[in-house]
Amino acid sequence: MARPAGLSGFPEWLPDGRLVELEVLDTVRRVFELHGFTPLETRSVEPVDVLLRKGEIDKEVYAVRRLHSEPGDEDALALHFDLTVPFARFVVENASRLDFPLRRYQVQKVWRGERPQEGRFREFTQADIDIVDVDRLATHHDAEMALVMAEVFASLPFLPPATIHVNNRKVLEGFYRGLGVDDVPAVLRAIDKLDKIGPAKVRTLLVESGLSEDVADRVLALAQIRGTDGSVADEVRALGVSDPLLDEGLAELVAVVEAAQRVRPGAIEADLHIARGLDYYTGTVYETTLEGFESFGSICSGGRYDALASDGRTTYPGVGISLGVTRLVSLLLGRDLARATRKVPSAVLVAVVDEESRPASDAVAHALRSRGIPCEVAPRAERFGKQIKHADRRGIPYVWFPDAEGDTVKDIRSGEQVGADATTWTPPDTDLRPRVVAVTDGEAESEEGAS
RNA sequence: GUGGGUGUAGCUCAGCUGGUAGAGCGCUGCGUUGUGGUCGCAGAUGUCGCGGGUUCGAGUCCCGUCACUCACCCCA
Repeated sequence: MARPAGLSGFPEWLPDGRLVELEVLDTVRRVFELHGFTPLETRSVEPVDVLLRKGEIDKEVYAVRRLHSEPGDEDALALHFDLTVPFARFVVENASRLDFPLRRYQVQKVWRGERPQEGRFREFTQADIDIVDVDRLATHHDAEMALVMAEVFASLPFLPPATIHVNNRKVLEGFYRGLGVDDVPAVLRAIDKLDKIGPAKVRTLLVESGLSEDVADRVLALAQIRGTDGSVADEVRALGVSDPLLDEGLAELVAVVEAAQRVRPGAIEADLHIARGLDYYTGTVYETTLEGFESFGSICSGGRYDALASDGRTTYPGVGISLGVTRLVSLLLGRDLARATRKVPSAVLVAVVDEESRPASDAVAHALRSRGIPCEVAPRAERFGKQIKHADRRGIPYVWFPDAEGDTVKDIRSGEQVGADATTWTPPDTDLRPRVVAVTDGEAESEEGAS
C-alpha cells in the first residue's frame, strides 16, 4: 500500500495513494469555489524577516539561497511554513487591487524543519480559506469558516466522521484573568494535553505551574465543558468567574455554535479545552478531530486574528481555517481507511493481437477516448493471458479484444465477455474513473481485493 | 534540540549461549501453444544499514556512524 518512503518527512505516495490525495484536493477546490472563495497562489519563498516576527528565532524554517550566491548579495529568503503569513503579506502589497471583504482559498505545499513523526511532515500540503476585511470583519464569518470545512468533510464519504471543535480565546483569557492566573501560556499548554494525558494529570501540571488547588479545579472544569447551544455559556458562568472579556467571548462562541448547528447539526461543537498556541489568534479558534482517531491530532485548524495584516495605517482583520491535506491523506493511507478502486485512470486496456495490427488497437483507443473513456493500449503483443494480467494488476476493469470478425470487451472481474463497438460502448459510471472508497473490515486483510 | 527503539530478499519478518542465511507473500517460467485469477510443479533474488574492533570464525559480541521510528517540544 502507498506510504511514505525515502526522505523522512518528505512523503511520496504511490500512484494509488496520489489518487486518494487528488480526490481530497478536487473536493476541497470544488467546495471552496461553491462557497465563492477565489483562488490564490503565492510564491514559495518569503524574506526571512516576513516569516519570523522580531524576537522569533526558534521557528524551524528552511533558508533558501543560490548555490552560487556570494555572501550578502541577496536578501535572505526562506520557504514559507504556512499560507497565512504569505497571504497577509500579499494582502498588504495588493490591497488597492483587491476587493474587500476578500474570500480566498489557497492550496499549496509548506515546509517546516520540525522532527517528523506520524502525521507530522517537513513538506506538506495545506488547504486554507480565509476571509479578510478592512478595519472590521463581521463575526458571522466565524461560523461560515467551520461550515465550509464541515461541507468538505461531508463530501468525502470515505472519511471517518469529523467534528470541528470551536472555542474562543476571549473566553479563556477572560476566565483566567478573572481567576488571577499569571502564567496563561503554561495553563494553555497544560489544557492542550487534556485529550492525551487526561484530567488528573493535567490537574497535576496546573498545580505544578503555580495554581492553587481551587483555581486548578476551576480551570479544569472550564476545559471540560462542551456543547452545541447557549447552555455552554450557562455552564461557564456557573463556575463563578466574571470578566468583561469572558462575557464577550461567550457571546461570540455561542453565536458561532448556534449558527453552525442550524445549518449542519452535530458537525461543530463548542469545546472549551481547545487552546491553540497563543500567537495571533484573538477570538474564535478551531480544531478538528476524526472519530476514532482523536489522538492523531487536529487535521483542520484555524481561527480569527483581529490584525491579520497591517500596513501601519489600515488594519485587516481575518478569520481562516486550514486543512492539513497531507496529514489527512497519510492517516487514510497509513491506517488503510480508504483506497482508490484502481491504480491507473484507464477503464479499458485495449489488447494488441500482433504488432502488425497495433494500428487497429490504437483506433479503438482513439474512439473510446473521443467519448471520454480513459484507456490505454497494451504495451506488448503478448499472449492474451498476459495482457489480461497486465490489466488485472493495475485494476483496469475491462480488456478490449479487437477482431476483424467483431470486437469483444471482457469485464475481467466477472469474466463476462460480449460483442462491442468502440463508437458506442460505454462502461458503467462507477467504472469510468478510479474512485476512492472506504476500506471495510472484510477488505482490510486482502491487499488487492481480487473479486 | 533531548531521550528511547529498530535496521536481514521487492514486502512482512524468523535466525538460540558466535559456526558461514531462512519462511510466508510477491516475482519469473511450465502445466495451460493467444483469455488472467484457483491449484500443482520448478526457479531467481541478499554488499545481514555502513565503518572499525574482539575472535580460528561475527547477522549474532563491543565501539563508532548513518538512516528510519517513537516520545518530549511544537503543530496541519
